[in-house]
Amino acid sequence: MHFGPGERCGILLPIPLGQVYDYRVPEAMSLSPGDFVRVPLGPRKLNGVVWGAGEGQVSDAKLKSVIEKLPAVPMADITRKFVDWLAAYTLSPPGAVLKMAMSVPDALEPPKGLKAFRVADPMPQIKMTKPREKVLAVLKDGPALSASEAALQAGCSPAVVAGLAKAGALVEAQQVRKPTWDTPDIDKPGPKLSEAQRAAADEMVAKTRAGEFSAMLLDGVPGSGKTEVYFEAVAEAFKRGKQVLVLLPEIALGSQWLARFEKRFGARPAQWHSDLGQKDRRETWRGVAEGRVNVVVGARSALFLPYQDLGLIVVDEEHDSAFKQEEGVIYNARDMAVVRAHLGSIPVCLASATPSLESAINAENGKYQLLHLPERHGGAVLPELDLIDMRKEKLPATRWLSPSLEQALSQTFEAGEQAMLFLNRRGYAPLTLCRTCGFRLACPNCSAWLVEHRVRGRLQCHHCGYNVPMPNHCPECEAEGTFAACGPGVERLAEEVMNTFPDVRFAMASSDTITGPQAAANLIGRIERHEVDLIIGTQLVAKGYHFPLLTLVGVVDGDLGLAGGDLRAAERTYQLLYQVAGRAGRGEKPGRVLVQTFQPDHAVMQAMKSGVRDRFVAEEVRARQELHMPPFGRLVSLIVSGKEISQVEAQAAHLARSAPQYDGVHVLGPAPAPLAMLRGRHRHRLLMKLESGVAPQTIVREWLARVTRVKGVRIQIDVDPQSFL
DNA sequence: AGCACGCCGACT
DNA sequence: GTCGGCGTGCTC
Repeated sequence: MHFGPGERCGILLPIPLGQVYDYRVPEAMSLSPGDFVRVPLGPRKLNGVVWGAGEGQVSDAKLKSVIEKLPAVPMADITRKFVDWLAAYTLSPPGAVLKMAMSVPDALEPPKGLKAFRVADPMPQIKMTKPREKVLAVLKDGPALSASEAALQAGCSPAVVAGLAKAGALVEAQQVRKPTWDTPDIDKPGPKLSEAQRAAADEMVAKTRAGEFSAMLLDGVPGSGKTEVYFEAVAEAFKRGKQVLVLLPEIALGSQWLARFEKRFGARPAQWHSDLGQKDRRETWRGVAEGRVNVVVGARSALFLPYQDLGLIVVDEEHDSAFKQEEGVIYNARDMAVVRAHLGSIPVCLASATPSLESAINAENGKYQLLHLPERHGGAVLPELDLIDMRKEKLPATRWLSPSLEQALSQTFEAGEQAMLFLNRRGYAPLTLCRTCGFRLACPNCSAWLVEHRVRGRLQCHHCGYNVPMPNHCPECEAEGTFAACGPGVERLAEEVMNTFPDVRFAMASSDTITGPQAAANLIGRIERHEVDLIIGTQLVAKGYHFPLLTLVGVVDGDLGLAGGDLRAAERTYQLLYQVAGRAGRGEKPGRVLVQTFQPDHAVMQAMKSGVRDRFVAEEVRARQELHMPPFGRLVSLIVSGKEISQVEAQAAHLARSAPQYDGVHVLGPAPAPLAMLRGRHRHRLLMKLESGVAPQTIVREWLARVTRVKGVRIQIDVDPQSFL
């Protein structure tokens, strides 16, 4: 399909417009779908993508012309199909999805680069001096450098470089930035794999070679060597000249993963995450578009990079809820990875030690191929796990470590080994109240308590940015010094540890202390060098780490997360506890896990204790089936939010009144959303339940089209929400 | 998403 | 009397 001068073509712009806009192709320009173009929109100029033929709904008089065709590799057909598919599925404007696929605004500008110099060829005859010789030597076989950089390396002043340039001995060149990734060595032999690993790897390699859609679930206990298995498929994709995408839930925590990759392939992969600087972003985006990047490891947004020839997708820790994007375009990157693989006719591998129920069921009914790794690699055994019944411990109200856990800790320290205490709560205390009047310090913008962060001397809301210095008197009754901290956070746990074990070297790991990849790498380094004996952390420490000296894991509050009655709470708690437990005993020494719980009889605790997952999973599956909950039915959640609660209620009522009435479709609510107020906006929620086989998109679209809209109120649609409440 | 147009309070 | 607050609406 081509569009010549005078013709109309449809252009999608990376703004939430919802439809393609028509533009005229100017003289001497030929456009094809996928071309990046610059167009006028109102008073501004925007980059967009040629999406297809013009729709012709707009009059010729209103039609504007394309300004220019940008010198970039066109967006691949599959990427455009993916954008359209995802927009239709999530009921988002296509332009909003395109925005994610054009996330680097200046990637389409011609590379500017700094003014750099290289040696002219041929070199004119010039007067030679010592400094001049040095500069020429530096630039002779090195990359083109800026004047100041060349001068620095040659140990002279920039004036010398300028002089050489004036004399014609140096010419201007594009400064080539050294990419932050390397080309993997495809001939590097892989490690020796166990029999089970080999079988799984062979299967994945065969699927990668076949180059057609297939979905695999790589289910292996922590430490069973899942990474090494999928690396074999990655190697196969490289051999076939294909690009590879590996999605990780928290790239900030990927330094150990990167080290493993580097060991296997002798190269650093390209990375994609929110901490990336502007320059790296642009370079990587372009590198992917131009096919110079072989492999990307990244967070969920890496799905939208402009791959030219993707040959394999791996979603590691596929059960992780961080794959779910909860704002803007709401999608689950794990599910969208499967869609992307399908559109590209390539294999996708979901890997986890605790597969999500959805994936487990898909494997069971044959939609996904199950690859199972039942044992730890290299002879390491799974840790022994004990439950500590906190009902019997009768601890004082300001202590959280039971005597049994304390004893286990001290034994571990005496043996010169490392321990980890897991408490999924940031800060010092999750709730502060006034002992005199009972007033509880709450966020003014959200329905949530303020969390005391004693290190910073502040009260913080964990849902919005709100934070204030710790007040010295009660805002309600004005009493001074009457605040009582209720419950523990990691900071408070650290305090107890300091009192009990004054000589122990510990490190805290929460999103307050680990603020980026650098901080994470520092901490990991300290643990690996045995500069700390104890790690006190939130769920940040649960993921994928391998610390050979770590032999004891203590879960301080195993029940946290079970409250609330959400059907998914048990599954999530199980996954989290299992992942944390998997940190213990990964080296030669066996590990031990102690879980403090007030509900030792709960199915989650029993499954943890017995080490038998199947019965727990079967029970969860049965419960979901009975209630027609996903994946045995579908859910769509509509969040109605606004500043005025009356308007929000009115809008929610309108929605309920015009709710679709079909067989197999039920609308529940409205009710206040799980977070009834967030960032100063009141939130109500409606939940649409659909029986298996009914597609929700058309129903929801028609529903929204006929509902009266209240101004100042936003309706957010979440297809396949995480929360079932 | 921007950016303009448009209708009501504190300033030169 | 103007400058400017951000509420609604359009952009091919």
